[in-house]
Amino acid sequence: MRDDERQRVYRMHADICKTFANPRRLAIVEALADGEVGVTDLARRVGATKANVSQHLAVMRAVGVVQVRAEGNRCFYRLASAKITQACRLMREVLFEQMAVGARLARELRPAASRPRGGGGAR
Amino acid sequence: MRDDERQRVYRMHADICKTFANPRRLAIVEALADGEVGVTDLARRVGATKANVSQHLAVMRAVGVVQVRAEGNRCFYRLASAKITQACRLMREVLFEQMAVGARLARELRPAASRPRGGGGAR
DNA sequence: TACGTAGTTGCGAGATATCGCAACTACGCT
DNA sequence: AGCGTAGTTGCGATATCTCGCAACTACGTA
Repeated sequence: MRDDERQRVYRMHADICKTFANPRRLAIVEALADGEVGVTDLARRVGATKANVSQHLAVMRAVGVVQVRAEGNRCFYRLASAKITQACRLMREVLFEQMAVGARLARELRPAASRPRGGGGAR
Repeated sequence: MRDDERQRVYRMHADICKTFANPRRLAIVEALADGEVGVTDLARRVGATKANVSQHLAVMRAVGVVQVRAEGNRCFYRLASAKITQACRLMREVLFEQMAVGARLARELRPAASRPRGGGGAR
C-alpha cells in the first residue's frame, strides 16, 4: 500500500470515529440502536433541538454510519451497520475499565486516616 | 440513572472515542497493537515529530487508553486494553463496508457508455 | 391558496483541536 | 561539569467543531 493511500485510509477511519467523539451523537446512536426513529422523536429522546439533531444526522450520514428512509413528510433514520453498536459497546467497556481503576486510585489517594492501611502509593 | 449522570457518562465515552478521531492517533494505536514502543521509535513509524507524538500520547494517557513504563532514559507506551484494538478493527470494518457501497455507487453513477446496462440509478 | 408539521440549511460566535517550534527536564556517559 | 539522547511542555497560529437562531424547502390538509 502506498504511503498516501495509507494516510487516506487513516483519515477516513478517523472520520468514522469522529462520529462517536461527541456526547450528543453517542446519545443518538444509542437511541437508534433498537430501530429506526424520526428526527422529532430523536430530538425529544436526546434532549436537543430538531435543527441540532438534524445537523448531527447530516454529519453521520456523510460518513455513512446512518441511513435515511423518507416516508411522506417524515424521515426515519437508522444505523447503517450492527458493527456500529458493537464498536460503541466495546469503547464503553474500555471506559468502564478506566472508571474502575480510577475509583481504585481515588481510594488509594484518600488521606491516610480513612484508608485501610499500608497501601502502595505507586510511582 | 440520573440525567446529569447519563450526560457525564456520554461525555466520558466521547472522550475515549476522541482518541480515535484523529488519523495520527490511529496510526499510533496501530503501531502499539503488537507491543510496547518508545516515543522516538513511534515517531519514526508514524512519520511525525517526537513532540507531536508525545502530545498525542499525553491525550491518550489522559483518558487511559495507553499506559507508560519508564526505563532509565526511555518511555515505553502500550495500549491499556485489547478492547481498544478490537474497537478500532470494528470501525475499520464499518469503513470498508462504506467503501464497498461507495465503489458500487461510483460504478452506478458512471456515464452510461461505460457501465454494463440497465443499472438502477436509485433515488 | 393558505396553514401546519417535519426536516434541512446557512451563518456567526465561542469553544476545541492540531501542529510546529523552541525551551525545558531527566537520565547516562565521559 | 559538560555533552548527547529521550521525552515533555508552553505558546501561538490556524483549522475544525458545536450550537443557537432564523430562514428555508417539502409534504399533507382544508
